[in-house]
Amino acid sequence: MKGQDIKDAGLKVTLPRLQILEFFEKNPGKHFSADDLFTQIRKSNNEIGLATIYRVLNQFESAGLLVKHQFDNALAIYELDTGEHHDHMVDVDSGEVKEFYNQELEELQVKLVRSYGYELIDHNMVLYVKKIK
Amino acid sequence: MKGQDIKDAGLKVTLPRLQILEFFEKNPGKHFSADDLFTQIRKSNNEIGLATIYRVLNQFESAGLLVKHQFDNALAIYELDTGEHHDHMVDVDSGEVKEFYNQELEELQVKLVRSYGYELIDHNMVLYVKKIK
DNA sequence: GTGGGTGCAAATAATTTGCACGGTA
DNA sequence: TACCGTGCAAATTATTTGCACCCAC
Repeated sequence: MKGQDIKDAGLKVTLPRLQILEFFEKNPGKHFSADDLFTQIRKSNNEIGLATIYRVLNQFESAGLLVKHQFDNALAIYELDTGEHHDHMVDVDSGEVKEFYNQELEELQVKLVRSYGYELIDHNMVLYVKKIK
Repeated sequence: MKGQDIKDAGLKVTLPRLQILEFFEKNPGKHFSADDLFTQIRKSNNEIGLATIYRVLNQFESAGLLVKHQFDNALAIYELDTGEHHDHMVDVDSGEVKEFYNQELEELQVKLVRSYGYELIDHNMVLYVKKIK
C-alpha cells in the first residue's frame, strides 16, 4: 500500500502526497517537472497547489522516494527512485529522456578520478543524442 | 590585439566588452559567473552594469569566444573557449572546478550511444569529487 | 550622424516562504 | 485537539527586457 512509503518518510498521509506518488507510479520510468504534475493532477479535478507540489517533491527527494535531475537550465524533473543508478540520454529532436547504465563507463570514471588523487562522490552525465536514420 | 576577437564577432569594441574579455584572459582556465564578473570589474572602479554583463556573455557565447556551463542548479558560469573539448570535476569541499579530458571516456560514450541506435551530438559530464587524504 | 550599446529599473521564470485555515493522527 | 500540511499570494533568485541616453564607427 502506497501510503506506507509516505509514513515511513515521517510524513502524514495526505491527499496531495498520495496523488503525487500515485502519478509517478502510474508512469514508471518517466520524468516530470513540478509544473507537469500540477497540470496533470489538476486535470483530474483536484485542487492541488503548485507550492505544495514543490514542497512535497523536496520532501520525497529527501526521503529517497524520488530523484531530482536538472538538465541544461531547464525545469527540474523528478523520477521514482528505483534504487538502481543510471544516467540519461536526451533525444535532442524529441526531447525524450532515456535511461541507461554502463558498467564500463562507471568504472572508468572512478579510475580516472583516482588518478587525479580524488575519490568519486557523485556524477552527472547527460548524453545529447539524435536517432540514426 | 584583443579588440579583434570582438570585431570578428560582428560587435562594436566597447569598454565593457573589452573589460570582460580581458578579465577572462587574465585568469586562464578559470570559470566565472555573471555576478563574479560584476563584482570583480566594479572593484576596479568601473561603472559596468549587471545587465550588460549578461548581454555580453550571451553574445560572446554565440560568437564562440566563451563556453557556458550550468552545474547543478547553481549560477551559470563561463570560461574562455580554447577550442579543446574537456569535462569538469567539482571538488565538493572547496567548490573548485577542474578541467579534464579522457579519450577513452569520450570514445566509450560514442560507442555506447551508437549501440542504442543514436549518434552523440553533445554531452555534459560533471564528476563530483573529494580529495583523498 | 546613426544605429548599436549601456546602465538602470522593471519584467520574467522557477522556486521558496509567510500566513491563516483545514485535515491527519 | 495539537500540529503538520495546504492553498494562495507575496518574496527570492537568476536572468532578460524596455527605455532613454551615449558612443563607436
